[in-house]
Amino acid sequence: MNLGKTLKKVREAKGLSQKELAGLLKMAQAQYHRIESGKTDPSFSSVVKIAKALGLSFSELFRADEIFSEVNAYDKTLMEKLRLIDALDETEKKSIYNIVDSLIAKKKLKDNLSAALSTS
Amino acid sequence: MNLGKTLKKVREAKGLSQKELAGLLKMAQAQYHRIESGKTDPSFSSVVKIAKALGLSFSELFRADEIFSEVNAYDKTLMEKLRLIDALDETEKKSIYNIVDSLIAKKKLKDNLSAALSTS
DNA sequence: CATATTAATGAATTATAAGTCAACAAAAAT
DNA sequence: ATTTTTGTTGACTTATAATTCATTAATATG
Repeated sequence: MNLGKTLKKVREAKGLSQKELAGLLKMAQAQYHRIESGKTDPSFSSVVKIAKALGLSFSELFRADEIFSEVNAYDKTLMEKLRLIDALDETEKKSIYNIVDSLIAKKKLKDNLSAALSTS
Repeated sequence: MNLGKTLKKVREAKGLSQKELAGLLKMAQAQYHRIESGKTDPSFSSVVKIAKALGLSFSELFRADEIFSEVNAYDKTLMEKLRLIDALDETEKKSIYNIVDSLIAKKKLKDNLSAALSTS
């Protein structure tokens, strides 16, 4: 479990550059790089801030490795597309999210139904 | 619940004095006190060491620390969305791909246009 | 290939965590 | 009540994280 590698994986999965993430954190890009590359021993609060900016809770951050081993099997092209989605306008992003959300809701409903049917 | 209070609870539950724990950590007792009382922002490695000395994994140590606010789908990270999309049916995945593709194409067109306009 | 973006590194400075030693307060034990 | 342990704080030093600014290396992108 390497902090830097984990951070890098999550950051890249979100399609953020070091500069962008450091901007969100109000941290110097150079310093973020040093943390990610393990050249420095960051403060506790720095790690907490980074985790938050990446949308992870602290313990999630340290489970991220496992999560990623699942995800690694995923389609790379979808990954690329998601990077591009992030570059879209807010309204367009929201549209996509809404579509995804409703599809997911639909799937859940379907799963619940078939589960209910199989137990009867 | 903050880091210091968590540490204190666990330490006392184990019947360790600050001096004893600091000894295990090879850390100055005064410094351990500053961490426990929140007077300092410890290094990441310090917290890791303390967690280990207390016999806790990271997620155990910080689960209580985290605020589990229920996030809506829109706030979820792209990574999480990626996992959810992958769980959909093939036809639904394809639909999303198509929508994303057209939005991206539209965005590229727009960007190229505005770039062309600004340079003229 | 040329250019732009991103990542990596250096040097110099500032901010602050951590170590050391000491003194004192609070609490517990005898 | 006195002693002993534990916790809290202060002053000072040392180590190092973090900032800033600049430069170069490496990677994408057209």
